[in-house]
Amino acid sequence: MSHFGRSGPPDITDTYSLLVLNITFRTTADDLFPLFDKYGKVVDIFIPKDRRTGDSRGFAFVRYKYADEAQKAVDRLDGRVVDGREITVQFAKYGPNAEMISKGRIIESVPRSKFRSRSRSPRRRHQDDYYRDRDYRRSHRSRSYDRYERDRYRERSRYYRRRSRSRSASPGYSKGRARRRYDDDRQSGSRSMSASPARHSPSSRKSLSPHKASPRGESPERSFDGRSPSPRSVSPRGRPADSRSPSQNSDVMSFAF
DNA sequence: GTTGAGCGTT
Repeated sequence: MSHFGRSGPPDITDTYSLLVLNITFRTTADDLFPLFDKYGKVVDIFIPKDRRTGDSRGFAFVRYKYADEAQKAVDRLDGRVVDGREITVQFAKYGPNAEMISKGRIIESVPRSKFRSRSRSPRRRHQDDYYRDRDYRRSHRSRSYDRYERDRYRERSRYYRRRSRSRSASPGYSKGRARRRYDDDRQSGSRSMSASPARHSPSSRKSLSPHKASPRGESPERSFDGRSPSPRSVSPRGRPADSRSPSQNSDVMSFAF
């Protein structure tokens, strides 16, 4: 039986959920079943997948029938290397519906009398909305899934073998790129002044004028309006710091208005 | 260019 999670959540009333973290992105429930079933009666295995791509998200939920077996599985499988990755097995802390969970066991199925004053629960947030929100927020791997998604199953051992280099990359600076923001900001500001849009406006302005019925024609206006939060607070002292070149400034102003 | 903190579906 390897149809876990295919028929939705089964009877989770008397099951003990285990959270398996740090599994590979290609590890499926079928791969985890033999491992976990050796230590007890596995009722169900569920691996959350992305709605967009359908790939696993790197963790799984294993439900045991008895607590002692689940505990044993946690003790035995926690830290075990599966598919080259050290997995982390622990008791689930939250239920599928955010129920109270103690040691992986669901105590009650969302009792209405709780400490939370959820008066009528007016939050009718659909799954689609919350899904894309949390998925897109957490999974930053949506940067280039478009093209690599289809080719991710291609042969890659050769590439890795070729890439074997003793030169370790420079960690620390790989992810730190915020320091460039200041420079960019300054550059951008300077460019705004020197390179006034009036120089290149003749063409762009002309192209905007004739197409009045364009549905997206009101984008520039709104975008510009949104960029200036408060025009009055720009110069608290009465003398705007941006007043450097009256001619260029006036040009920009005329463009803005 | 091959990701990696985390808590779940019919």
